[in-house]
Amino acid sequence: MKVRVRFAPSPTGFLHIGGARTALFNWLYARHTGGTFILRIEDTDAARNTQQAVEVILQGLRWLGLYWDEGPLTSDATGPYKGERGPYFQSQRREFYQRRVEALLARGLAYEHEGAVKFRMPREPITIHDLVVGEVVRKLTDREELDPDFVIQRSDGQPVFHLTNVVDDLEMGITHVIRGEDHLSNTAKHIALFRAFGVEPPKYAHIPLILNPDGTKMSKRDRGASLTTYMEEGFLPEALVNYLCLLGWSPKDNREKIPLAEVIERFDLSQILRHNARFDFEKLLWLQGEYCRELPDDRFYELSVHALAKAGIDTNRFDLRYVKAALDTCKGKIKVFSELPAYGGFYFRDDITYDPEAAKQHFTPENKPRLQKLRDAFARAEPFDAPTLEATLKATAAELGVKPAVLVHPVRLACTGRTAGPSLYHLMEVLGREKTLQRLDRALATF
RNA sequence: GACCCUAUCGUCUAGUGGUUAGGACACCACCCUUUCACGGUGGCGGCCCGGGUUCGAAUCCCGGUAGGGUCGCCA
Repeated sequence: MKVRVRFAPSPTGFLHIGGARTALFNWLYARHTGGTFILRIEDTDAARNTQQAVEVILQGLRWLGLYWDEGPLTSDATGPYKGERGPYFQSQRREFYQRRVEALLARGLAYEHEGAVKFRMPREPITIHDLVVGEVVRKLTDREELDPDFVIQRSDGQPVFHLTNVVDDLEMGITHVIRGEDHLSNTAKHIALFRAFGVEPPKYAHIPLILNPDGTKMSKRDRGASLTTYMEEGFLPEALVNYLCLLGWSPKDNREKIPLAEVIERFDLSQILRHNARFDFEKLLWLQGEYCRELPDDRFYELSVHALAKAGIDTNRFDLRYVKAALDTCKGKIKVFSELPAYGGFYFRDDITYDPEAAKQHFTPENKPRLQKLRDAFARAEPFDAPTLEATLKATAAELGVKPAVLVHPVRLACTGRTAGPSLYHLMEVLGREKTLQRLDRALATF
């Protein structure tokens, strides 16, 4: 039997990082087995769902590279879709639910209650054979003992999650339900529903949740909870995907950075860990740095220009060769593109503001004549390239009887306004003689 | 309150009865070095607790504790 899995988010306006991982694991399993990955939008809560909220999900999944084999083609619920089992928006599937509710009603497996329809839930414990968690025997809670039956259709006629979820999984021929562990307790209800419809439930795999660094539940407003922030901060999808693979799954050979193709090859549900994982932002950042450093130049330029533009720095005003040369000195140094404006923005503006703390330390009366002497040496340096500038600076330092570092810091501060940045000699070469001397003169005039 | 899941360095993990408990991130030190990164070397640091089973338990069983989840006319 061909594997059919689905990611079934509710359009709430954001895509939770845990949801992204759920999508990833579904996608990985589909790719591993040669199965079908389906995207289904659970937009039954009409009041809350907007097309824009759907767009967030589609864009997020596309950004991650998790393309679906069946599902919507656009965020329009009534719009086109691919796949034989559509539509893939629950809001467009009313008749499926209606028909199923009527069937249950007709067979006495459901009944009306105050205008709503309730399902007759079995009183006996239900055993869930979970591919990740193992065998789980779910008993009724004390509140459920009082009334085990649950609403499947609201008094306004709208179907409820448990019903729509099960009906769609059934109609869409889902073979494996891979979802967050927060649904484990609900699974007994779903199994009971499947049985009431006279079919075998799909296989279940409940994956552990992603928690905040402090171990608490990661909710909407927690840092890093929304996929959008990673997109906006300039993370690379391949880095985030790699990191997410390592949360609850392991290649078991001590590797951290692992090509997605290999994950697909080795991934299996039985290897998924059973415990929740805390989100380690630092480790993601490290992986991000690894991927960022190895980026092909063209993609690095493209993402850099975009990040700079977002910070109000228009690189189009500069010669393309200058822009590329400038960015080359930043590559391998920054980890996330959101760092770039602060790190390499000085290439693209002349109104350098000096780090006050550093200015106090390096723009001293003692350093002024030294910097002046170096400035004059730079004015004569020929050619104006990194090796010559380095030799010039070191020779000047020797003449002055100081260590090169004594000159390096004030020069860097004058050119960039900061104490950390790209290689000093290379950044001066990129700036060129004119700008470099201008900046040194400007700095010399401030103290 | 009830039900369910989980428990290895701070964090992510390897480990399935016999290991000096391995790796990665982070942290610290040193090296490299024009700053910062990168890289290299070394270091710090862990089997939640208590019972059992066994010659032997991180590993199996039971109990506790802790964390997480669920019990909705939200999904």
